[in-house]
Amino acid sequence: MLTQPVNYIDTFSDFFEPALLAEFETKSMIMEVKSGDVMINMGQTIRAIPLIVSGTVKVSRINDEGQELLLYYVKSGESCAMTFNCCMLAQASVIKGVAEEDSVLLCVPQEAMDEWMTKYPSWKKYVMSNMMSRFTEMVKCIDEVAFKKLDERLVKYLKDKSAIAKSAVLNLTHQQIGDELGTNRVVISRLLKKLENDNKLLIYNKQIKLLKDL
DNA sequence: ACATTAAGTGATT
DNA sequence: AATCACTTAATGT
Repeated sequence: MLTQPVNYIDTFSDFFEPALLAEFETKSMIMEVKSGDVMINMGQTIRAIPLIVSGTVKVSRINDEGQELLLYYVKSGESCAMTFNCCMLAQASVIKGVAEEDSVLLCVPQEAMDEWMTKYPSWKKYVMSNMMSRFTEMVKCIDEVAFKKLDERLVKYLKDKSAIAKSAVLNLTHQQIGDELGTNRVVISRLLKKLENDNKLLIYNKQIKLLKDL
């Protein structure tokens, strides 16, 4: 089954106490996957949790239009945070996991990981920090989606202002705009500069003139 | 001429 | 995208 002996101890000895490493011997199972292998699909449930010994697994989500959205990669030494929940609570997976490259996994059955949760502090810590890092990553991602499209917000803001003032010329400083859009003056200056280069508007002192093709 | 405020820039996180 | 540090331009007294 295995083409070569796999030493998963090296990958995880930094994380786990010896007693737990010993338990891996009897309770877990080594599994090899080839690049492109679908490990779990949306809607599926899983009864063992894979720890990545080597290789990479791509975790993604398929949206309504059938397009794939990459969420994150799970690399050597890590495990998928979603799978912890999915497996532990025996719920349907909301993600799809595909081997990005030929990978080796250490599969821990759900009962074992449940038991280890209270038995081994190192295991609990491992699970928690895995979830923690993924969670913060997600929060950052939300941040970007929600706030990063400042250029579009700026254009809309300028149009609105123009409509209200019934004028293509706005008497605003970059600082004022930044304050209203909840951002930095420097950022506004740079975005405006970009718009000016695209012939969308003209920048004067404390004054901006919107051009027709904004 | 000098001080103050607005805007531009590069580097860093 | 935000922050910092610094420069340059514009404006007011």
